[in-house]
Amino acid sequence: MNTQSGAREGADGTVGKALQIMDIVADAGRPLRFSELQAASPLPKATLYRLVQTLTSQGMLVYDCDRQTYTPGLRLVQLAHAAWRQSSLAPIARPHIDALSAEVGETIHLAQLDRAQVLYVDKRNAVRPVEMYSQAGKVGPGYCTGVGKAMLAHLPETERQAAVRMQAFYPHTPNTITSVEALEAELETIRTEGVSFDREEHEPGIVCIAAPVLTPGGRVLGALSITTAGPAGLEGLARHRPALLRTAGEIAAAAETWQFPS
Amino acid sequence: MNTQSGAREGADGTVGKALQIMDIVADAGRPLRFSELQAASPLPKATLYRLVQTLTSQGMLVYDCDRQTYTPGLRLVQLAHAAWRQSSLAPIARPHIDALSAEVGETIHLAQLDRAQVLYVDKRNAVRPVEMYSQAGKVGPGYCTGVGKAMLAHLPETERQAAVRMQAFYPHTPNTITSVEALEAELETIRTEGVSFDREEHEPGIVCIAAPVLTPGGRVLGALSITTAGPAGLEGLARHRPALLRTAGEIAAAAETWQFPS
DNA sequence: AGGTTTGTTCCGAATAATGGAACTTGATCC
DNA sequence: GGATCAAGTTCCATTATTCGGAACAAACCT
Repeated sequence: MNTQSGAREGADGTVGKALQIMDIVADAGRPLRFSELQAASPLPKATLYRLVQTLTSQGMLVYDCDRQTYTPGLRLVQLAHAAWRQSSLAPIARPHIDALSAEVGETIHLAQLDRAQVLYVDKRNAVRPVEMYSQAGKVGPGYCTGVGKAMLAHLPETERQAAVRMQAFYPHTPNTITSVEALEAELETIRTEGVSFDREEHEPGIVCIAAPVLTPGGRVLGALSITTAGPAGLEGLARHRPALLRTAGEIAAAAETWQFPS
Repeated sequence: MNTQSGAREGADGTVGKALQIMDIVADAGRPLRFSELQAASPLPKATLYRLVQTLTSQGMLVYDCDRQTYTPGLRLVQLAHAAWRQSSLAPIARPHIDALSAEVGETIHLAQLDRAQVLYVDKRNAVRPVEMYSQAGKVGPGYCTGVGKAMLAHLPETERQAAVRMQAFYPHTPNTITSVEALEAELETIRTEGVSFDREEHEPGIVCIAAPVLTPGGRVLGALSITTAGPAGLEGLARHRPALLRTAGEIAAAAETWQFPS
């Protein structure tokens, strides 16, 4: 049961439909029977059936013939490894995040924007480092997280408006921003301040400070956040502001330098 | 009827072609220009172009318009998160692997079979880590790794033969098995022994002991290995055999019990 | 048994993918 | 500057693929 149906644009062609099926299976979070899949998909039975067969033979879905259920296939894990390595900031940012983690001793998130949603691509726990896909790969809302707001704030005008309009504005807590106007005002503030705060807007008791990772040209690459618990934590986090901004700058610089050999 | 993953068949339909493109981009390991993609793909220019556009608009590829290059998209990371959580052994096996790791203090891998190849789905580093290739999400060869041979050995007859025939048999080291016959003989041995060894067959200086994770019915779920460095390490590893087999059994039991709520 | 739900196959119709060729764009080189 | 060449993009008639209603098979109740 998840989330705002989101703006998956008019699925183009067969490939779009196939990916739509993948989304359904992934969102379900459990093995799905064919009938359940059919209920969740607008596609007619026969069409869905053929598509699912194709995906299965391609290793994108796995079919458990005992239970007659479908789950996402391992081929995805393989592809995603490449995606994570290449087009996420995570590998570049890793050393800098490690350093920041050691310095502040709090939980750190690195996120990027994926179609108006926050996609966490790396995480460092206060206690011990985290294994790859257990946390990375999770998506979150853009309008009520520190990283989300930091990235939205620095998007170009038109993109930002489109992204803002796509937000769900579900009131997770009493502090959640629930209107386009309020969010735009907050984003304005964030642009002048340089950092954003999550003041228990997503989860009660959880606060964070976040900063965008920007190219010299001002393009948003991602965002970085330091999280802690308790409303009293905010002042403590403000203290980390210089370190956070410095690290975000370092990551931006590293990303800029980063060139693949040809 | 049979839905078990076959080979990388002649791409069925548009979806197959699209995924083939994804593979190319992922395998490249760096941003690709359109012309490079075209060179690596059998598809005609116009067809490829449309397909790539579709994939980009679907978030499966990311287009960097400054550099005119394509990289795998973040949507993959999101989908893979679901795949890893649901259809890999990793989440189920985690506590058992942690325990084994603490007990033996060496590098541990958990792998599954994906179209005759080894897919590493989890990894625990040794206290003093041995530097080597492999990470969660990475693929490796089946015929010259401990986990690969352990899984191949316990595949049903026909599937095993098909999988064995698909191996590359590239001689990574002087110890690499390089023929179907030799591999089949080794697999036979492994079936009677219950565990398999990698005697520097893949990387010089790296050895491991591996055991399959099997259902009570004998179906292969995955494999588990303990790795160490140096040819002298083999005897040391043999000492861990009971712990390895016990852990593999525990994981199998946990997987069997594991039922999704309905 | 009979009724009901779920999974699989068929096949004519129609849509969506195809790919050769023509057309931009923007470098590079007389 | 103008010619040359390659990379990237668009066009469009053809054809192969996909579509999906409906029939079929199989399991699953009571």
